[in-house]
Amino acid sequence: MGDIHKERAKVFKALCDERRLKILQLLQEGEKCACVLIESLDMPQSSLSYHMGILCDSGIVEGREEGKWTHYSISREGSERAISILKEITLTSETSKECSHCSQK
Amino acid sequence: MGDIHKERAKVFKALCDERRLKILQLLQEGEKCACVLIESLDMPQSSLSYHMGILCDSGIVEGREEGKWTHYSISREGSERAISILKEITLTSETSKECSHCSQK
DNA sequence: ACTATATATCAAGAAAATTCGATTTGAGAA
DNA sequence: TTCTCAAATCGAATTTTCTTGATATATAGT
Repeated sequence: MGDIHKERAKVFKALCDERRLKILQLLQEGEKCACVLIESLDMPQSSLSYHMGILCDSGIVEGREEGKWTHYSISREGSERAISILKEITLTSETSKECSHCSQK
Repeated sequence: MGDIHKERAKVFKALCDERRLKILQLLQEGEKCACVLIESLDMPQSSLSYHMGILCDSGIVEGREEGKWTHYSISREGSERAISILKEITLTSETSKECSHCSQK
């Protein structure tokens, strides 16, 4: 029931943090490994790992493991899913009637 | 500088809470006054007011005051702004190269 | 095996967000 | 003005999220 909302909220939780938006900005240039992100952002390794976990869980970012490195990139699929969720939740019925409770007196 | 991210994060903060998504769902049917939302959601008045403040600040919802009532509705403009921000931050350059740091060796 | 490096996880404290009763503000109506 | 009702604000407790050093896991090289 409210699970659909919990599930959707997760996507936006990933996007509601300044640091994570900065990470996304870096990933827009292309795939990047954690070590590069740590340097660019001047952030402790454990912090980055925490945020990458949230971004990956949301589906917006995906990690590609290669030996001991993990390369992160923006997932097209995840991004499109986020966009369609946002469209869904803000879509209003074309016949948007007024509030019928208070309109009369 | 990082203010652009703070500003953008605000939009998604509005969307990352289950209760606020439920409110949006109700507003999709059309404009509603606070009293109707309180009943539908079984939520104390102060809580609703808190969440409406966040939704309105984000621009996604707008309030129309009429006497002592406030009628809330989803803002088309605000929604479209949110969608274009989301598209912007997830857009990747078509030449998405690999990470150049770890790829050698 | 041992060493070095990359990343994830833990744990405890700090900071931010949420909850909700109580109070205040403000707009009608009497 | 006084009363009533709608909504915002306050305040304090609770919950969630974030931060970061320390530790664990895992991979590659020697």
